[in-house]
Amino acid sequence: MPSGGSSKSGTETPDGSEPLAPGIFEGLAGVRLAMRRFLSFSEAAVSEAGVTSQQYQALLVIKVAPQGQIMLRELAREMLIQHNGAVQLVDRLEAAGLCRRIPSVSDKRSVLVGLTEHGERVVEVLARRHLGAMLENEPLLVESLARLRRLAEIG
Amino acid sequence: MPSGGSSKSGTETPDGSEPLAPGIFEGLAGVRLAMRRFLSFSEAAVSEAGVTSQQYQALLVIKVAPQGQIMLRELAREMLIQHNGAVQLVDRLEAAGLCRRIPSVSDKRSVLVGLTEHGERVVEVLARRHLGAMLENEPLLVESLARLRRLAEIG
DNA sequence: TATTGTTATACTCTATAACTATA
DNA sequence: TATAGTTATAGAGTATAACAATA
Repeated sequence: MPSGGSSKSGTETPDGSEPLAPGIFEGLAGVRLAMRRFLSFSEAAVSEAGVTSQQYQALLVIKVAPQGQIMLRELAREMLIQHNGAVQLVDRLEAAGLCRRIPSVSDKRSVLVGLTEHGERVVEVLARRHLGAMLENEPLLVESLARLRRLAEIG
Repeated sequence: MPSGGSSKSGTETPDGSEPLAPGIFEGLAGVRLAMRRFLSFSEAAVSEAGVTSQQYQALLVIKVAPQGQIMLRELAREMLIQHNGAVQLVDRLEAAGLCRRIPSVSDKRSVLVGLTEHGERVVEVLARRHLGAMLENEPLLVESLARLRRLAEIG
């Protein structure tokens, strides 16, 4: 009976499958909120430093790259964004004096991206600030994930 | 000597404080990446359903609100965004037929936001899809947070 | 006067498509 | 032809500021 006649609660589902366990919506919303909280302190911290969250993430990726330099294409891959978006991101970082494009000598198509001294200073300061705040907010996120898992197992 | 003369590693810090523990940058980058991964499946799932991540989050918040209705101001508060942004978000949700503005009778300034039937269907389907994917990706995120904590404790 | 919601404006981020230069 | 990068355009999200209506 795909129309949900055996539904235990009063809520019918669109495709006739069993309704979600009670509390699942709350659990999912809780995880999203925890993640937003987790990221919101970051947004505040980075904006004080005059950069955005994505720019900070890019600075981190460049910082930990093998020689402190990364190909634009790989930067996009590591940040899970399209390469076009990475171009514009690097445009903004360069305009802010945080990074520098370095033409590759081995492959003239490629462009390496490295941090300027200013970029190095900014990522250092932000990393320091983020470390404490991340450790502070981490338990809330982990707990909300664990709660969702428990809810799912009950259902 | 505030210029960092007692620095143990070769890396000087901007303010002369002790350098960060080795691996901290990698740990921070790892957490950001894990979180991006965690959210990227969500972006794919919601875009299939014709909505964005923020819109899905808003649907969840409305869904779990006391009577399935929430004041615009409170929606903004729960999503950790400005009230102006919430107005525009609800504009888009309403244009997509996912939610509905309901003028409050008790306070004529207020506007309640509730889901349409279409919105109910969408949030139900998306919640179902997210549940499995979240539980699948959760260990990676938790592990990267734990690794960062270990790194911080060493430093 | 304070609060709720709205409008206007601007910037960032992201995606898609079309383009150039090099391999 | 395939790849790396760029440019152009568009929509979503967010912030700030100014505004109207109600409390």
